[in-house]
Amino acid sequence: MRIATYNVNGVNGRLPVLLRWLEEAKPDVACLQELKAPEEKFPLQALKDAGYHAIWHGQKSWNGVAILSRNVEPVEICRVLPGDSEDLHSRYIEAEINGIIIGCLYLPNGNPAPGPKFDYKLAWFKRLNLHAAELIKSDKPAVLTGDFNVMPIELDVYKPERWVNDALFRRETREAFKDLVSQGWTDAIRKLYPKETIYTFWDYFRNAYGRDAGLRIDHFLLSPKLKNKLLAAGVDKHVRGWEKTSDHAPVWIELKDK
DNA sequence: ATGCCGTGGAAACCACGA
Repeated sequence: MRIATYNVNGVNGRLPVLLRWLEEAKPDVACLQELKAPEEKFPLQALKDAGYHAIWHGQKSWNGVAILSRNVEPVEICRVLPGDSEDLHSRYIEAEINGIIIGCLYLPNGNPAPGPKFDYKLAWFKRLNLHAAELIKSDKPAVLTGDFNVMPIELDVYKPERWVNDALFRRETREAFKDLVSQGWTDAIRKLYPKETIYTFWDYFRNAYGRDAGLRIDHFLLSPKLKNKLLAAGVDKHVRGWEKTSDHAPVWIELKDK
């Protein structure tokens, strides 16, 4: 079973690129972030025609998350991160597919830091960690994936010294990610490639992609039950080089079926 | 060191992103 995550940066503006990638990569499950589309503007028919069922949580202009699944209908578990009924951003959706719980998340950016946006990021992170702990406690096979807006270690940043005060790399952010992983989650990419430079995002400007000045911020966390089922993982880096592409590249994992 | 590019929505600029 292949599961992918892709921050599309506008699901409608990016539809040709998304369909091209789905056709090429054919993931069984694809978690999308930054739909930037309200609920009723989600391109369901085009995705159905491409062979995917979908659940999504849209929002006008910003955020928005979706889970696509080939052949089987995702069974929605929830569409908000528990813990704050005042939080109206669509940043989390969770479903069960083939017996695996899949949480698709878009963690807040948090810049500028410090400030209210950074406070929101840390508060959201705290709620995520509480929810993740519940998933661990349930002992079910689970995957948490999406745009975490965190570079966990220096190896994940092209010039770490420039990012120390950024919301994506500040001590508090990295510590929150570390706390999350230490609940018992496995960072799939780092399990298979502990020492390699691997990026999932490149800025649009300054020829960042051409210079490979990137960041690793899109992650797969595997619950203990899935840790030993990880067969492969990677980044579809070439997709970032396509015309009218997102600033993120798709990331994927392959899990043993039985 | 930096939103320099790109998206969406409303209004022909602005908010937001990482």
